[in-house]
Amino acid sequence: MEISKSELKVLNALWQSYPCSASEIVDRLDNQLEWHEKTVKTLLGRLVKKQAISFQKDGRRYLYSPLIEQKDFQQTESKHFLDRIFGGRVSPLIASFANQEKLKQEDIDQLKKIISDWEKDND
Amino acid sequence: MEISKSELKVLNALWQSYPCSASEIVDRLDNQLEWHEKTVKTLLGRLVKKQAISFQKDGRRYLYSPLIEQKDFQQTESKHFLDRIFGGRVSPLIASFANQEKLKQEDIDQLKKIISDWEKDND
DNA sequence: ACAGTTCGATTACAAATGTAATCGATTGAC
DNA sequence: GTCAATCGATTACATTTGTAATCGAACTGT
Repeated sequence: MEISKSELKVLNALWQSYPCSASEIVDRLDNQLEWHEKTVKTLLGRLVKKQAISFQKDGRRYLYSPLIEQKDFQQTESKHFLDRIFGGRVSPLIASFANQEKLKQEDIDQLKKIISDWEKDND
Repeated sequence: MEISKSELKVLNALWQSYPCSASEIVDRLDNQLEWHEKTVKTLLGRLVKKQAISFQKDGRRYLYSPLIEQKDFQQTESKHFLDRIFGGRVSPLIASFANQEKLKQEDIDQLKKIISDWEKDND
């Protein structure tokens, strides 16, 4: 099932480290946004129902853990994003970051590596 | 305002060429998905209300045109996507594509150009 | 000139989403 | 031992989204 934007913020906080209690998640999010504790708990519940996370009991509270891996999630989302916004083409996406001057040396190095790997496989 | 996924499909079809009538949009989309004509028209109406597109009258029908440019849209969406999914960092995103065999020769060529442009600007 | 089609406008309606509040059980502080 | 704080569960409720159907005006084919 689809993870909503709000849910994703919670999931991102959980990926930082887990297992993790609800109130700890609330604390992690407090730095970034002003959400009521109740809201965060609702979102945790929805993530459980969507089987994106699970929990084990620790006394009367729950300790949550992700059920989906961040890398897998990023990969699927990237593919869908690329299809929706760029018609599935990678290079316009990168070009768009280039325009925004968001590319750092690190990114360029990584691109070079990707290119050379690709060329190794395709000739 | 936020453009929804369905609305974006319509907007993508409109970006192909415009001004463009509703029924022409319906035709363009027919190749990709099975939407009722009514659905497409609803979405056009919502895009107008969101000020993403506009129209001029041509007899009793409307000819639509985008109000936002595709490149601008792609750029903002890319940035938001990066923030949401990758915490704003480009290189993990790029790495994620390396795995997916989404790169074509043309992408590689363009990536090389992006790199050399970048290096021209940064040394 | 009348019937069927086609236009845009308006209305429909269930599911998802954002953002909580309430409720009953439990626990911790005094 | 009692009262307040806290836990998860359940309920709330407006807005957005997906996906149309209906309605009245206009046009088209015959």
